[in-house]
Amino acid sequence: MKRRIFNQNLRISQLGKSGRIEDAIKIFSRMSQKNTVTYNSMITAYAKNGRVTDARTIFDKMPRKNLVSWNTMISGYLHNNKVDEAYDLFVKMPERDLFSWTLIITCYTRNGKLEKAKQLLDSLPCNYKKEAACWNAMIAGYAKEGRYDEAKSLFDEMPNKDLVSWNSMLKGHIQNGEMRLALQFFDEMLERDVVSWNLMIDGFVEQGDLDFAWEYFKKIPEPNVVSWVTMLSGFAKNGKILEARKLFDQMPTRNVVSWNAMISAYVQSCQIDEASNLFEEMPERDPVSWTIMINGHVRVGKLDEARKILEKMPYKNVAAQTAMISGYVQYNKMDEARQIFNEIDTRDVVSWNTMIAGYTQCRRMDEAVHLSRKMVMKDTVSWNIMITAYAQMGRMDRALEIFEEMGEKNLVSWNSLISGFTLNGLYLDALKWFMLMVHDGNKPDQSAFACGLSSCAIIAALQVGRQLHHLVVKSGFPNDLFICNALITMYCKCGRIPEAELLFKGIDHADIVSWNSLIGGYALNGCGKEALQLFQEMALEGVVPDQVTFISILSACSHAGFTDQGLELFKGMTEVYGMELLAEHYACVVDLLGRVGRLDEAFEIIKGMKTKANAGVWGALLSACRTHRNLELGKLAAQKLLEFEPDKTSNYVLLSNMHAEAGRWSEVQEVRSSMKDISAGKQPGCSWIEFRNQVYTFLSYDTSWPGAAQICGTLQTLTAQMRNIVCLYENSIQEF
DNA sequence: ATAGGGTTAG
Repeated sequence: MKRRIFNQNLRISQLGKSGRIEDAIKIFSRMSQKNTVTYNSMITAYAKNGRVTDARTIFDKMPRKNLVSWNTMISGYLHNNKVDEAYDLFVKMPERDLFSWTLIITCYTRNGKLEKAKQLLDSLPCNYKKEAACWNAMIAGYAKEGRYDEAKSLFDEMPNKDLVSWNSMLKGHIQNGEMRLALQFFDEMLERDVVSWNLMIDGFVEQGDLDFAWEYFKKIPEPNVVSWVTMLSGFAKNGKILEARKLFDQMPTRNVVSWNAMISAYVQSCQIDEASNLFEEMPERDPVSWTIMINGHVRVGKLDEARKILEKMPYKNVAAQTAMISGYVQYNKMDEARQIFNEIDTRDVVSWNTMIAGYTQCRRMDEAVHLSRKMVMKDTVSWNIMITAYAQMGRMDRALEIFEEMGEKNLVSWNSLISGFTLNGLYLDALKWFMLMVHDGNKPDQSAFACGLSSCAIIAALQVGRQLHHLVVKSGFPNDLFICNALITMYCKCGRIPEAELLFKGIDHADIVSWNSLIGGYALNGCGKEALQLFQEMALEGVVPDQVTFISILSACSHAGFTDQGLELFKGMTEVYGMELLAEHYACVVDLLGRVGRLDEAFEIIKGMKTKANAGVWGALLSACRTHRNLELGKLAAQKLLEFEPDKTSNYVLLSNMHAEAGRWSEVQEVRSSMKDISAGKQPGCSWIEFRNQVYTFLSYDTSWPGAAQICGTLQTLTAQMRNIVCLYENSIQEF
């Protein structure tokens, strides 16, 4: 009987470990006789499958708890990131051993609560003070947060170092990207084991130093499976699939992880057939194997195949189902994604986040918000997703609320907020929060700088732009092409061509965006000659212009009055470059011809368009007609333009002014009244103010108010004052 | 059966 219970206990543990929780439950509930170990095993099985509340139910119901039961339950909380629950048990438990202490300290270090962890370490009972385990957990915690000095002083202070201590310190160096220090430390280590060597290989792989990784791999006295797999995946990450396969074939022993690593290598290089072959061949599969295969098929766009694999998977887990969800999300199939999401029995943070981010990407905001409200345990990623969602809905008020209420923020949180402001045209806010981010001790990355600089460009905030330029240099990004291009655009938009030119000259390998930025800058600032010259230089360098280049160069010609060169280039687009013409290109040419009064030619070009005309094309013709007083063509252009933009009052104003200039007052009246019809039907945007409990509404061009002249006068004064405030605000931003 | 350092997945 005892033998039987022992075997069944073992079986529960195995099933729990391999994700087959339902089978474990079956055995557990069928057992007529259970001992304490049975309950303990079941607690672990539940906890390992994310069902920590079920684990707790077992813990509460079990007849006799021993010390291991308490520790096991705490361990369950540890692996499910439930610190408070773990600590509650730790306090309540009748006696504690070294395991209990190590577990609770690890709980806090894994969640970044290092001060509390240190407190616990300091209150360690004397008999455990000399043991290494708790110290090691603490050192690993410091290392993970990049607090290297504290890790080091603990390491020096601890009474009995063991191999794990040395390896924890070594890992600290490696996690900080300090391979030089790691090398030195590694050389000084009194003893090393295979883990030490594996850490070094991993560090080199992370840095992209494959040669060093390989050199160290060859030097390992007794490499184990982990060493082989680390090296294999190092090759895979750097696209060296053949070398990876060679290692796989040479490995003396292979386990599931080795197979998974090799399959993943093929998936990373999109060789799905090779991956499938290995998947069929492998002796045993675990949930990871299935997940890799699902992801692999998603990567090559075979969603149905991926789904078939998921259906065939014997014991589905959250990761596999989430891989499928993210596949559906990538192809905008939200309903299918939702179906999978609904089938998950224990949803974790990642699955919720994937689903909510999916709704956000597909612009199904109501569903995103709804689902987010239902989510209980949100992490930083969850909050970041919601900041983006609200920003896309134009609700920066909500986005900001979330940002201020959320606990721990990361760089993505800041970037989401800042790009939200930019997206919604709140450029000053974007810059203000950029500076607050820096002030808060964060290092802005590429995308933060891109947002900040484009905000500066749009509002032509040269001084803040320069400030950002300094920060770029200080942050170690002076040679980043992406940022350089953003800087060039910023300087151009602020009218500082020399600075832009200087930056452009400093670039090692300019890409098409760099060339386009400067050519566009020349165009914007009316430097037609320079634009054409740069365009020629670009051709000499062998850089092929793209559609954006032509928009810039055509508009440069237009602004500078280089009509014939412009026409020549326009012809060349199809004849020389075989390029597809966009409506924007036509708009440029219409503008080019229109400016010099060649209205009929412009009209002919529009009539011969292969792509559909847009508002830009007709708008260009209309304003040319106004300049050159061609009322007939102008009327036609206006009519077409209003088909595209029936709500835009400025178009009506333009047309009515044309009539007025020609002295055709009845037509002026006609346009005005059609404008009124449109406005009446469209519910024009009205403004309102509240004054002494009374709401007053008013429309633009509304002069029916008593004292309208006085109101307008006051308004002008206010506008001037606001301009001053904006200037002051800009200055204050710089003071950070 | 439970802890501290190294490999494959969402």
